[in-house]
Amino acid sequence: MLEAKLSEAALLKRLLDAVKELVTDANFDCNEEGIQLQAMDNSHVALVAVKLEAVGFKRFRCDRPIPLGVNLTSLTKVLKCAKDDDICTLKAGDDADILSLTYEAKNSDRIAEYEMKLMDIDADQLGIPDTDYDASVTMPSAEFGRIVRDLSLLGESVRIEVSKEGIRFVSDGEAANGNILLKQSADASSGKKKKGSSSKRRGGGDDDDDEPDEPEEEEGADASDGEGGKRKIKKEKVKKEENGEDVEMDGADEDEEGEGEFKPTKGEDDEEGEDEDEEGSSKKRKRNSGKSKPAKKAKKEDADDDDDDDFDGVRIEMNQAVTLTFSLKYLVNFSKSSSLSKKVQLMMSNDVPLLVSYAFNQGFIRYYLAPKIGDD
Amino acid sequence: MLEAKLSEAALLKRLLDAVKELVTDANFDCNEEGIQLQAMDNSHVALVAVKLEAVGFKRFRCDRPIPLGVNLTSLTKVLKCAKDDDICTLKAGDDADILSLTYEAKNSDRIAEYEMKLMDIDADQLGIPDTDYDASVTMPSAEFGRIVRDLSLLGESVRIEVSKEGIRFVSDGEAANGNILLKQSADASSGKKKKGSSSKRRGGGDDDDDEPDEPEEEEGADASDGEGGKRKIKKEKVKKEENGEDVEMDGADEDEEGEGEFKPTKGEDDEEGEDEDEEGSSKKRKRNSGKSKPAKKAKKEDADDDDDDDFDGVRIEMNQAVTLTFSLKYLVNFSKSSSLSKKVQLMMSNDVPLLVSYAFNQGFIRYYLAPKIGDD
DNA sequence: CCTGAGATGA
DNA sequence: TCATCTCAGG
Repeated sequence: MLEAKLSEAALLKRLLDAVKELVTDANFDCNEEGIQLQAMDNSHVALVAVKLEAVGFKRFRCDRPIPLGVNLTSLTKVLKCAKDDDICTLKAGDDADILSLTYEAKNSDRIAEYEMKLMDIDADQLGIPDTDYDASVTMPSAEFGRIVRDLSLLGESVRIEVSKEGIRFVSDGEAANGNILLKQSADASSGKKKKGSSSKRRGGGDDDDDEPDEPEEEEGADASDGEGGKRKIKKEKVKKEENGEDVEMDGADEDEEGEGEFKPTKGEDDEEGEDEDEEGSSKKRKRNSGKSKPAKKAKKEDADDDDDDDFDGVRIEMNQAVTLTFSLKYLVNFSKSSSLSKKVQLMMSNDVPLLVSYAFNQGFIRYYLAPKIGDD
Repeated sequence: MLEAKLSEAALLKRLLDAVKELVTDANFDCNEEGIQLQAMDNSHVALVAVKLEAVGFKRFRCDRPIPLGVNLTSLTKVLKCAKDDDICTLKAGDDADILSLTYEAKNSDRIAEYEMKLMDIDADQLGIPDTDYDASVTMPSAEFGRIVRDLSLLGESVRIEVSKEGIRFVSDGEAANGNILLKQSADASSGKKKKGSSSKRRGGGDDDDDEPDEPEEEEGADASDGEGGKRKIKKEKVKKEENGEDVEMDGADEDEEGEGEFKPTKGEDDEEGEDEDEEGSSKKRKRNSGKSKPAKKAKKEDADDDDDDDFDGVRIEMNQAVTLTFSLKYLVNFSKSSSLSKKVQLMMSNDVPLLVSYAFNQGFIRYYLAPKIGDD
């Protein structure tokens, strides 16, 4: 039995906007931690991972883990029936054959209820290997979107070069070549670039959601994933959840690129598994106090960004220069998630999939994209 | 070696918006005076002439005349990659095989550089014959755009009738007929409506005739082009550059219309008698105007209009009534240049191509459109 | 509140 | 590929 009440239907709508282009059907894995979705696109070049923290819901209850097999096209249609500021409640029984969505106007004078059929989706519960990235770039999401859209006019792919100088996007097209350099903002360092040990992100561990609704965010729960995406760059290590079998992402054009893909963390099925390691303790969300600051001190309804850091420049943290080439088509699609956060974080290492991460109050959406091997 | 720095990329973007629909490839002729483009559309019904004065650039250097053969579709794509307020620098070597465009954010934290291949375009450097028009109408460009867009919903062509009463746009369509009358604004005359015998257009030799009517706007050359578009209506003379061989514009539908192309109006100057006086003097501002005054008292960045005259009504100056019919498709396209100037000037003589002129701080864009002969 | 751009559907 | 509708920005 799942029951999750979201204060803004807009959040779901925005999440789906980008995901539905990538995958047509996916499991929404619900458990006491919240709702997660992981799926690879049909060509196995890109992977998307979404997490909605239990604590971010106005109300959240999930008696036991349930995968909800959803056709994203249908869900998109149903979500179109919601107004952006409707309070949206998701409900599903333990048999998970029907997902009920209730939209309630803020003023309660309107209640709409939709039910959609669920399906069984073979759970390729992909584990996403932990990766320590060589370079992390945080920049305004609108700017990232603008750049990839611009370059997509000229060519098929973009070479992204991260160096101390800044981040450069280069595209060679038939008619014209283009290259855009974003210099690291002067005061970027001021932000919070704590690298270091902390950089590894821990899985979910969060709360026992007793008081889910109320965010006593203090505790790590939310903090863990929530912030995973943003503030602490992972100088040294970045880890993703490692449950799931290994993901094998094909190379953009060739598969040999394979090695680049996420290396494995075994242990699939338990999606919660992620936190086992350092996070194991996570449950005791307390520890992290590091960011005791409550989940972003209360969610801002506009969902722009999650983090308290409102620096809007370009911040680069890197161990070494990285240059990789990616398909612009995918990046343009990822950038549709810009409405979820004012900032986006790009994490790169040579021969490893790019991680494009948008963090928002209640969770995150992350995209992984295998590099093109030819580097052309 | 060309190097031209424009303070607002928006200017180029707007110029291209309209031109690219008319022509796919064109030479940007660069010389010490600035950058000019002249091209006829594929059907030879319309001609477009653009001039960007050297003085209007933030920086301009052109060692020797170079024609840059540009594919406008490619250039449009590249320009889409610029933000409107980017500082845009054009560069080309003497071999003119590559055009480099650099976009620099006002805050300099972003630098984008694009290079596009140039091509050799057989220079049909068209000379545009000088014409003295029988009627000149200056009106808000937004209004003109609105009218032609509206009428294009009803029919294919519009009959434009200019008389003392005002200017009337008439369209007969299958489903409906429409006609819009714009009366001359009450105080329009205040502007400058000089008429005069001078109204006859003359072919090339213009300028020196200072005495003829008033308008010896100094020698035709510069004056004509630079400010020709706006303030002084060309009752008497409008001169365009007369280099190049003469343009031969085909009739809109038939070619026999050929003679219709810029030929002179025989000077029926009857009605003008009224005000030539005041204007005569106006012309006097002679030569200085050419470009002595820095592009219109310093460029206003918003590029709305160029002239010092901020009268926003309809002003008509004419020697005789004129009625001509034009293809709305072209006029609608021309009106895309409305963003370049708050005003547009229409110049007409019977059986001669219509001149639609938008003047802005740094230059102008002019369109010539052959009338439909049937007058239907 | 209006205008322009982007996305979606025919 | 073009036109219509929706969303975002000024």
